[in-house]
Amino acid sequence: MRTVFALCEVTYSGRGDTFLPLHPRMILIKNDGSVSINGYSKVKPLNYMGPKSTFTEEKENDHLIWAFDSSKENLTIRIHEIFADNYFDLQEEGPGLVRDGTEPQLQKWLSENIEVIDENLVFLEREFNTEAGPVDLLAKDVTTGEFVVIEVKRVAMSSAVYQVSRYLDALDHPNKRAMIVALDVRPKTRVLSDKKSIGWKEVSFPVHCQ
Amino acid sequence: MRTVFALCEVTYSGRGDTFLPLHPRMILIKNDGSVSINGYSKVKPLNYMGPKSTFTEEKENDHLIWAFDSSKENLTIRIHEIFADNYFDLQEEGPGLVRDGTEPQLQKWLSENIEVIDENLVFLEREFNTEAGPVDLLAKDVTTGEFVVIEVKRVAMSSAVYQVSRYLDALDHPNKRAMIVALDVRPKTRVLSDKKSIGWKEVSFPVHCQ
DNA sequence: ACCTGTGTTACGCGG
DNA sequence: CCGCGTAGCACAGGT
Repeated sequence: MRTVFALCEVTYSGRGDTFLPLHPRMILIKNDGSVSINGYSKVKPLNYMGPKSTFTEEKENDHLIWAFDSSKENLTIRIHEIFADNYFDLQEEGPGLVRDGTEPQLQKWLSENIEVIDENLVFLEREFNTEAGPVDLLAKDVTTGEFVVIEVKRVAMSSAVYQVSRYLDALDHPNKRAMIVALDVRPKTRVLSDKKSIGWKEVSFPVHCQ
Repeated sequence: MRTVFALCEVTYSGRGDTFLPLHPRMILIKNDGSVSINGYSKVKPLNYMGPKSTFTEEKENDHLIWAFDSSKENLTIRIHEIFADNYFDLQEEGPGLVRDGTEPQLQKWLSENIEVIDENLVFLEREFNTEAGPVDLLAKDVTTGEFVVIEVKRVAMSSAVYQVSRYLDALDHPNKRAMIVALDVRPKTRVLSDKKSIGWKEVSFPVHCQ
């Protein structure tokens, strides 16, 4: 991995066209050939290019031209001055990020503990397929006999209401209702759910569940 | 800006919980306090934290603990060994990225050249407000008298169909139709549009339009 | 502070 | 290889 602090300007052409004016920036080149140009602030790089590119260095007058080309995209860095240039070999890919509290985990846990949503529910199926797409959880209300379509989210926003409504419509049965279950149901989403007669429930994710 | 090559492990807790096992990584700390932990490959950092955090350094046994804390999130880096530690001052924010071929530009251009969508259309309004949100372009079909709700996208995916459907429903007029106009309308989106009687059209972005 | 929408989204997964 | 949906999306803009 190489980190270069340099006074440079950058042009990109591909999915769009961009230009980054001349200014000191930090260029990060990884071992897979991916590049990113970082500015003074923010997590995201200002400019970047994915891993499938070929690198060529040229000299034009008194500045360097670094070109990263792939079949569909092209990133060019015009370097006026290099302030620092450091290389360190990370050797190998290394173990990746371990995530916890993801939507699939929450979905699995809820399928096994569906009573936390509503004690009258019995679990039927996960990822139940409909015309409108797969329903996260399909359950049955034992007191009313209704099929219950459940959309699971970490954070539920308005779009979840429309999504679960489509699933409910796609379910060809007269006795049915829909619910949103999430760690966080946004205020506006609650209002919209109520308006559309979609149930909603916030649950806590179990600590250190597998 | 500071770049640190180190053998470290990282834990994050906030919007989710993650753990990054012990391995050599590159830590990037910017002037606004944002941090990212970069691996051997890929553009995106493995772990990161936004600009609003406070940094504290502690020593635990024989390794350093770097903590980045904000009100809702917490990133902790356990450093076992530092291989390299470089600092360079980029001084100031600098001019940002200049984009071309963005959705707002496309929208503006289409409003002035609406005949490229359909020669029977006349442009009425941009960002026309409805209950469901602002319609990108509102036009009128002079042959049928219909109001035409147009959703402009660079790349149109299925969600655009639902989005424009909501706008169409929100438009309180009997004579109306909806369309998706994009540089790239995805295959599945075409099928869904046809099914829902939403029109769609691919347009080419004009070269070097202002 | 909350919500809405965009992005050269990037990335992984499935066909 | 392409198409699709997700994300600790990040970030900008509006209310």
